Amino acid sequence: MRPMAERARAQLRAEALDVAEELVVAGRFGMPELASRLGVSRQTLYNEFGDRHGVTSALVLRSTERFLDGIEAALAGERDLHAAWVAAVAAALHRAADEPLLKALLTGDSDVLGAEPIVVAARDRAAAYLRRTWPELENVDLAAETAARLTVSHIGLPLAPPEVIAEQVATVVVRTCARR
Amino acid sequence: MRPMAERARAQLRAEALDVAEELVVAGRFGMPELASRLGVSRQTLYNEFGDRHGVTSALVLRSTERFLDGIEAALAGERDLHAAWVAAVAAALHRAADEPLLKALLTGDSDVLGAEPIVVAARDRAAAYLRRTWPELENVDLAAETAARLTVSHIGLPLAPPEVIAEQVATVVVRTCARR
DNA sequence: CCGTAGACAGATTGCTGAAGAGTGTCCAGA
DNA sequence: TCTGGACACTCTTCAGCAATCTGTCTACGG
Repeated sequence: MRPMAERARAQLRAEALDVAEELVVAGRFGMPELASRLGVSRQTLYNEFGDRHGVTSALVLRSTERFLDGIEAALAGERDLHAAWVAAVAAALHRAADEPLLKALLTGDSDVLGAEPIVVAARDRAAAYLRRTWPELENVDLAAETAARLTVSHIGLPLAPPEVIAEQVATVVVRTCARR
Repeated sequence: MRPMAERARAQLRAEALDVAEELVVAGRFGMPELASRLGVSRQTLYNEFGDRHGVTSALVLRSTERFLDGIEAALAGERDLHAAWVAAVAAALHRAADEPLLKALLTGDSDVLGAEPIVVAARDRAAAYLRRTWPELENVDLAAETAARLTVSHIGLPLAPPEVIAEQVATVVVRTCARR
């Protein structure tokens, strides 16, 4: 396949997922609607994504990757372990508040997928980052999973402002993995 | 009101909630059905509970109180702080697995109520118990809320056997509140 | 080769009206 | 004090039907 065609394909995929996200959030997602909004034929979508589920799963995949990238960037943006977790949790809370699709995934208000893949992926990426950046820590896997679960819990059931939540989760996580 | 009548009332309430729980779990809850299964008139139920919502909320209240009583008993049954939390979390996991109504409440698969009242009540009772029994601990409220949220998270999304989960949650909670 | 338009059967969804059941309240009677 | 029955109202259920959507195929055009 020639570079130009490939670039066009990637561009189409990206634009398709953008529009698909709008439609899913609006509750109007469908292949005919998506095709007409993109100005392409329905058949082109089937060629690119296989079927309807191919579109939705690609959309979920992209959303979770962006979500986790944002969290890892926040984690990496601070030198202090506690500050890093405050930033990461705050980033997660704000992103979940901004993106309805993400919040639906994390709280289970969706027919697409459950929260499990995101929690597992977040745990694994956070644990890998911790091991890479602070090798002297202990209980790294437990701390990472705790961070993921507590954050998701606070997204679904917020009892305090995001800054307070971030501070609390960071405290728990740091005390879990800090050597004493 | 005479003692006998009062005892009869309490007995009716208890039996009504027993049957109501069966019916809710079976998805067949209704006032006519409940009355006929109890052998009383519909009117008696309305006199006792006010309305349909009065029955369901009384049922939820009883379930959560039993649930929290069981957890607090498990907490109080061990001398070591870590062992106490292992026992408490394990008790919560097993109870949630056994009682469909409870699990539906905690995972949000219910039209009755959300998990918020249970989480808040569990947090408050656990915090009070900790303060009473181990006055030297720090971060007591944070530790109690963490225990509640992590346990609920593991009920809705179990990734390990109950014993492992209980051990992990206990480790996090103890490290959160243990003075170093 | 690649995308489009159109057609197609089968499945899914939305609607609508009728029937039934449930809710909450009242009252007469045991 | 509880019961049985009656009541108006709402809510769910269900069948049938129309519309739409899905996934695939084919013919056409740059």
